[in-house]
Parts: sequence; structure tokens; C-alpha cells
Amino acid sequence: MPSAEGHRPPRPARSARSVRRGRPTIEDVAVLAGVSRGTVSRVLNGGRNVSPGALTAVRSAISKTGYVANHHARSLVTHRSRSVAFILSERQERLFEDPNFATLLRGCTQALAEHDMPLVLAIAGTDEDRKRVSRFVAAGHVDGVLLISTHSGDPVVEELASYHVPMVACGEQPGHEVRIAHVAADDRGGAQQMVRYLRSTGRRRIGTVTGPLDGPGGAQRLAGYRDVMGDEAAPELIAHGDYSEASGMTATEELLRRAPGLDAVFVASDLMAHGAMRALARAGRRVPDDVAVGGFDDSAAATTTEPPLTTIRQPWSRISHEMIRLLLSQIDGEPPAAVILPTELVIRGSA
Amino acid sequence: MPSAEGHRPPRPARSARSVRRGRPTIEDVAVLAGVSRGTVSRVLNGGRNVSPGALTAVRSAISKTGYVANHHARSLVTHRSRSVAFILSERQERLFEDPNFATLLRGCTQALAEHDMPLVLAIAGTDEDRKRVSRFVAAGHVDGVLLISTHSGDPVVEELASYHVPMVACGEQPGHEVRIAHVAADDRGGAQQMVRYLRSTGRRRIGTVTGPLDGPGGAQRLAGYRDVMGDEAAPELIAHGDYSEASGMTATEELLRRAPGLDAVFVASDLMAHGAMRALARAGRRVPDDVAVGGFDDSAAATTTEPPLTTIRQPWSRISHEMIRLLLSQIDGEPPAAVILPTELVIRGSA
DNA sequence: GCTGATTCTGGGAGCGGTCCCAACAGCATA
DNA sequence: TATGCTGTTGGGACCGCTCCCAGAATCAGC
Repeated sequence: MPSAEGHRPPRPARSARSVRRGRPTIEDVAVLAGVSRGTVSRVLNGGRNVSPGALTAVRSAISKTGYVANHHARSLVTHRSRSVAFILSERQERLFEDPNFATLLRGCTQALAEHDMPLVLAIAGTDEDRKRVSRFVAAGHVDGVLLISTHSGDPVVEELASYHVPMVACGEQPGHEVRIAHVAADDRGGAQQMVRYLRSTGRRRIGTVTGPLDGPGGAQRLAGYRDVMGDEAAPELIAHGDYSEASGMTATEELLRRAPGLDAVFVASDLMAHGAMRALARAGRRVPDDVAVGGFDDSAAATTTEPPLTTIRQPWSRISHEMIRLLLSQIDGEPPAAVILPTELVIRGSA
Repeated sequence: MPSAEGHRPPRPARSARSVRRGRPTIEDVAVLAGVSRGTVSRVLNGGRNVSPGALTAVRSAISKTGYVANHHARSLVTHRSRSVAFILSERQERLFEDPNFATLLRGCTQALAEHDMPLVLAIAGTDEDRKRVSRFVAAGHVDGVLLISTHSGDPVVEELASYHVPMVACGEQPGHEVRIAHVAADDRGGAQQMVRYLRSTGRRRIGTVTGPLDGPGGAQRLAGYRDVMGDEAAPELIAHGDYSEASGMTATEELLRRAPGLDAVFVASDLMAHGAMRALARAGRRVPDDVAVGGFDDSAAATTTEPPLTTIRQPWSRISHEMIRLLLSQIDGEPPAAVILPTELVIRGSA
């Protein structure tokens, strides 16, 4: 081991740093304004306890030098990155094509931008991705996490929760030990809305095509259907899909086979409703005359069907804003919370 | 001014830092492994010139402590953030709904993930957004910028270019002083492909619905149409749209009015082609019997038309990978470059 | 044995900020 | 005049890394 006794050259004063090319630092601003780093820092952080003279001197020095604070230096000491990760725990590439997802992503980006915080997009599809994302969050890259996970029992949820990083999920996260803050549309209430509407138009043999029941949406929408149908929710009226158009078609064909007297279908997503209408057309049933069709999502697909789709609109824009609000409040030390937002019935031609 | 002569309490040795709670630092790992910070740092950065003994000691200390390097501390000294911004210069919210955009975003995220770099999403729609994004890039938050700008003369382009931050655009950026690295699909070649195919099936009165001509795609696709049509590209065969479904419909109606003998239309986007087919149906023309329709994009919309759309597929996945490749090479000091990728004709039922 | 060259290692100096404390001016109060 | 308080200021210490340099250890060749 080398001797601890070292020669100690006099440490040069901080202001004597050699003139560097490159971005101006807080020191450059301080020198130009004729004040100390501390004063510049005070101006940068709200300008409390700074004399008017110093304030204007610093401000003009900042604009003269084009100074922008170095984000990493600041984060190093504040332990805050002022950015948030949008984590997509989804193996299926399909999600990216989902217009609801697009709205959510856009809404979150914009809501964060209002707080001058950027959004970092991360995909945790494969196991390797998951490790990457874990490391990423662990490295202190972000102050909080927005979690978009559509299937239950997702390992990434537990993993991130173990870091105790502020986190808000989109939709309930069933099957997780940890209670996780979340924002969700009222899937169950929305389904009730739709089925109640179908009944109000005189339909009685109302079938349903569900989404995957291991996801929060799928189970809740089926529950809403059952709430309204009560005893009339016979097993032959319930068929399962996976949110894809093709599955909507095959499920509807199955429904028609099992319950030929069907006069309405509540389909748990617009994309599947697309498939359902195709199946109905193929079976020679007219929409809405013979069979009424109700969708869910109010996606772009809802207006391109013939007739256009009566559906349930989820408040995606509000959802994203609520997610951000919840996340920021958690970052500020508030406890996690859950928010459920109401849906809206959009009546078009199919029912 | 306070006296420069201050009492100087002895600076405590670095390793004598009080025991903190919180994430382990490189120092903690060093102490546990019985080596110095320098050695740990060497292990972290490739392990050159480290003895096997030290290497294993450090590695086990890392896994024992669960150490993850603090990203901000590292960036502060390396002047590298190891992340990239995906900047969306778009006022229209429509872009987010565009499946091509989704593919691009996903592709970029994944390609970056392979290099262990996160993608930061930023929207520069309004002027205020633009300032925000500028400040963001200026603060050294990212090493490079992926620019998605669909309209020419975008001020954000010049602004970012002035920072000399590595940048790669998606699509050519016409009307800019600065030569900007970019990756684009061969719009012109793709349009030629389609029109040539329409001619090969015997069509002669081929009209076109263009996109906005101030964007790179719109102009190039029209040019490709003209290349093949030559003198036959009469003015009455050319109508303009804005990539929306509605505009495709009205432009096609206009075309039918001006040139009733039309036997094919090359529509510069699938969404507009959707509208075109609706207009044709309304006018009583059968597709493809009376009028063939060729689209562009091979979007999800292309398979939901009846008949499904013959279209041009853009290599979005390759585009995103090329953008990342180009950007990373620029970050490593290579000069900017441009890449044009070939398109592919996808024959379905509409032509 | 003595040289050099080649690993390997420790630790000081800094990256560019924020935080904090002591110092000081200015003023009211005792 | 002595004392306290408040608003303002400078600058040292530090955040957790990487970089660099000097020095120790090892090894080859003479």
C-alpha cells in the first residue's frame, strides 16, 4: 500500500479554472455578474433572499452567456432527476397500434411537459428488457414510474415495487401483493351502461364477447354485463376473445351457433366488435335491425364500421392527467392512491 | 466582503464518510472488496488492467451490495448522458394515431434498448413546447436527437441544429439551410412502383390523390407518379388531400367529376385510400373492376377495406434501426449521412 | 544483482451544481 | 453604546462518479 503521506500541492482557487471552451457554467455566470456561485444558484432556484441589484445582474449574465444549468450536476446533489419513466410491460407488439395507448402516451407526455418533466419510454417485454428496465430505474434515472401493464401477475410490477420508487399503474393490478396506486376507467360501470342501454332499446337475448379475463378490463367488463343481465346471463351467451379482430369474429360465430336467437352483442372492445360485425354480416344478420352491437373503447375503428359503432368512451385524456397528478404527488411524499373515472356511452348506428 | 482568511477544519478522509442509509456507492463496493474506488471504476468500465483477484472481489462486492452506478454522477464527468430524445415536431395530434408512427417509435425504442440507452419522448408542438425542448437539449439531457417532423420549414430543426447536437431526421428535411442527416423510405420509387403496377394491369386513366406537398413524402410520391405517367399526367387527374380519410373522399369525388373515365387511382396514403373507396362506392364504381385503387403505407387500415388494399409498404422497422445506427455513429464522431431505403409493393384485392 | 518495461493500484483532482454556515451590513430595540 | 434580528453574501464541503498520475509490484533481459 502506498504511503498515506503525500505531497499536497496547493489547491487552486475555484475561480482560477482555466478558460474552457464549451457550455457556460454557473461559475461563468457568477464571474460575469460579479457575484458568487451561491448567489447565482439562489437566483436559479426562485431568487429568495437575493437583492434586486444582484438579481438583475445575474439574470442579464444568464441571458448574455446563454447559460443553461447542467442537469446531471444538479441531479447529483438533489437526488432528483425530474423525469419519469413510462414503462410498457407488454410482450405483444400490438399494443403500440392501439389508439388508446397512443392517446395515453400523448396525454402523459403533455401532462408531464406542463411540469417541465420529460417522459422516458421503456419497454419491458422480454426478460432481458425487464432486467434493463430494473437497472435503469435502480440507477436513479427517473423519479417515478408510470406502469402500463395489461396482464396480471407481471413480474416487473413486484420488481419495481421493491425499489420503493413512486409508481402509478394504468388500470388495476390484480394478483399483486403490493398495493399499487392506479388510475382506471370504470370498466364495470361502462359495461353496465352499455348493457342497460341495449336492454332499454328492447333487446333481450344479449350475448357478450369478453376480453382476456386475466386482465383487469376483461374481468370487470364481464362483471358489468352480469350485473345487469342477472339470471339472463346464460353460459351460452358468453364467449371469449383476446381483443383482436379475428377473435371477435370467431367468438361471435360461436355465439350465433350456441344462441341463434341472439338480438344483441356487447363486445368488450371495438376491434373485436369490428370482427363481430363481419361475422354477423357473413351470417346474414343485419346490424342493428337483427342484432345490435355495442363496443367498448371508442377507438378510431368505431367510426369506420358500417354502421358506425355504438360504444363506451374511456376518458383517456383524463386518465393520463390523473396518472401524472398521482405520480407527482407520490414523488412529493404523498401516499399512493387509486382513482376510478367514469365512462361515457357514445350512441352511433350499431345499437 | 468577508475575510478570505478562514479557519479551516481538517477535511475528513473520504472513506470516513458517516454511514449513510440509501443506495450503495462505489466507495461502499470498494471498501467491501478491499480495493480503491479507482479499481472498482475500472471493473465497471470493462475491467482492463485489473488483476483477476481484484476483479472477482469487486464483482462479488457489487452483487452483495446490489450496487448500481449512479447515472448522474457518471454523466457529470463523462459529459455523456447515454440517452436520446425522440422529438415530435407536430401540432396535429393525429400523428400519434398513425400506426406507422407507432412502429417507428417502437422500433427506435427497441433499437436503442439494444445499446442500453433509453428514449426520451418530447413533443414540440406549440412554441412554448419548442422552447422547453430547446432548453432540454441544451441542458445536456441527451446525447442526440431523433427528429420526426412532417412539415417543412420547421423552426425547431434550425434551433436544434444550432446546438450542434447529433441529430437524425425521419424523412428528408427540405427547406433547411443545414444539411441534416436523415433516413427515408424511397417515396418516389414507391410511387413509381405502384403506378407502374397499375399500368401493368392495363389501367390507363390513372388519377392520383396527393398528400400535402410541403411535406417530403407528398411531393416525392407525386413526382414518382409523374415519372411513370409522363405526358399522361394531366392536371385533371391530380387532386390534393391532407392524409385524412375525409380529404381522400372529397379529392376522389373531385377526380371523378373532372375525369369520369378514370380507371385507377393512386392514393398517397392508406387512410385517404379508405376515403377514396368510400367515394367510389358512393359513385357506384366497383373496386377493382371499374376503378383500381392503390394506397401507400400498408397501414392497419389497408386490411380492413373491402376489398383489402393494394399498397406500398414502407420499411419502418428498418428505418428506425437505421436512424439509431446513424445517430449513434454521429455521437461517436462520424459525419452525418443520409440513407434511403427501398419500399415494397403489397398486392391485395383493390388493384 | 541492476535496469527498464509492463502490469496493477491508490488516491487526488475535478465534473457543475446545491446546501449550509459564518460573516457582514443595516436597522430597530433596549 | 451594546445587543439582537433580518436580509444578503461568499465560499467550503459535498453529491458519486471518472480521469490521471505517481508509485508498487512483477517480470524480462543483461
